[in-house]
Amino acid sequence: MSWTDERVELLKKMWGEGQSASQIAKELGGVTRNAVIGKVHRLGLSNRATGATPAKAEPKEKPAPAPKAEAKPKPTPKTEPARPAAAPAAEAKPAVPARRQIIPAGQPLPPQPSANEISPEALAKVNEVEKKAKKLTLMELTEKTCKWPVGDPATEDFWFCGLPVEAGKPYCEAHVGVAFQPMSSRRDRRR
DNA sequence: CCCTGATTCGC
DNA sequence: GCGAATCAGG
Repeated sequence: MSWTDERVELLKKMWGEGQSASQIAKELGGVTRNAVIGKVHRLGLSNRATGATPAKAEPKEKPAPAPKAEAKPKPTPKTEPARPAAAPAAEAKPAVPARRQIIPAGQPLPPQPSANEISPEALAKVNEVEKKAKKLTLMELTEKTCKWPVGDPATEDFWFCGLPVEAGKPYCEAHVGVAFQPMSSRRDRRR
């Protein structure tokens, strides 16, 4: 595979949207995340606060450019093979018993955030994150997608966060924040 | 262990 | 220019 104009464009677009190199690579197909990263660097566009970077350059945060509702003009031949929607198990506690692999998603677990005493900060973060949520359906969830449900399951307005999970956990960082409240989350000065 | 991006360096 | 291997961090 070579870096055709189109591919480079998609690369730029996705990178700009904050997609991870691996996601981009998967999307492009035929390349590894290393290739993507290498290309990104060669193209000069690199920095973008994420994961692990020695240079913590994060001058300006981009609130929200103008993400439109996603149209997929992609002639991409390979689409993710729909995962078998097995859905037997159903955890009872959000304890993180999930070994690895097989995380059907019978009925995911999360205790919807009510008007609890959760860190207002965490909640704010969640609300902010929900805008970026990938809005996945039950069958689209994987071991690596946040399984935090949003909306009313009884309506059309229901979906799962779907953002990258916090290694090992069932939710993305933001949702882990409100899902696993140690105990009384008062005003601790821990940060 | 999972993931992230950054760098190096042979091709 | 390319990207696997490696590195460094979360």
